[in-house]
Amino acid sequence: MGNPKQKWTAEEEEALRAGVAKHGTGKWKNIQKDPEFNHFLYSRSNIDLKDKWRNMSVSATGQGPREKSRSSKAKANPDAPATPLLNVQTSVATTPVANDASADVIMEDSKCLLDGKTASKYNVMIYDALSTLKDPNGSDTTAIVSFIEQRNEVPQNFRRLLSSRLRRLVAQDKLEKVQNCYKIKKDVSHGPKTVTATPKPKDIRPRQSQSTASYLGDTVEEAAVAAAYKVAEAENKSFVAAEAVKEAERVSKMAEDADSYLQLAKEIFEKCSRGEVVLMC
DNA sequence: CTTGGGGGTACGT
DNA sequence: ACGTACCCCCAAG
Repeated sequence: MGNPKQKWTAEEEEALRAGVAKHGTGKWKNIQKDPEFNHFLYSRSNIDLKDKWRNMSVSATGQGPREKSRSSKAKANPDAPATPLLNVQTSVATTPVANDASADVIMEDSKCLLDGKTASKYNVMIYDALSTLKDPNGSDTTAIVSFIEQRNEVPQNFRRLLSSRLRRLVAQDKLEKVQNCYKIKKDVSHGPKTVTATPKPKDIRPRQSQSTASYLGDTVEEAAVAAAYKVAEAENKSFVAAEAVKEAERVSKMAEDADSYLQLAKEIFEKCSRGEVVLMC
């Protein structure tokens, strides 16, 4: 209880970032032991590294966190955090409305599987609240809390729990935050410049493909549009599925299909980036 | 033993 | 009062 609370310095952050680039995410012990980084990280445990990376990922993913005081080193794009690996896929399978835990299964497929208990339960409540309130400007925390309180039994500190969870959902691209209001993100921007999907479940270095898509051919455009259309279609269907929450498994399958299309589009995109000719049937 | 996720608390605005 | 950053605890691999 009596912890001075040691703020992370820019050097430490840089060392951590470099360490992740070298060893990959998850190898916190290796990074901490590495003589090069140990110089900066000797006072941090591997757990600290993990926690810090989590925070950095959240800040990086949530585009436009209201933070300005958090060190001036705010790089334009500190790479895709490895935890939410699939968040790059133009918010593919973002389910627009309430549909229980399956929403998590869809989004967290790769390796960040939740316990499926507490967290998903809260997620369900949140989705339920947002989809019911249907506020075009989004609902603020208070509104969400009151809504959930009316329909569920919540602990005393629920507001804080909810706050954390909302932040996490925003970071995972599931929710959108405007001002202090949250709303379900269903805006499928099929802009070709965000097509940076990471195929491997565990990659060593986060790739940083810039928006090289500016000079893309029509083929890729079409592929992207087709994929986006498929995604939109899947979304629409998940809306219907939401009315019968029990049938969430179907939604999951459709999301997989949409993901396949995204993968296809990505392959084509990469081929085009290398100058190869891609024929479309 | 290491990692990942949940949760608590101090801090800043 | 609210949101954020740091830290601790516990479960799973």
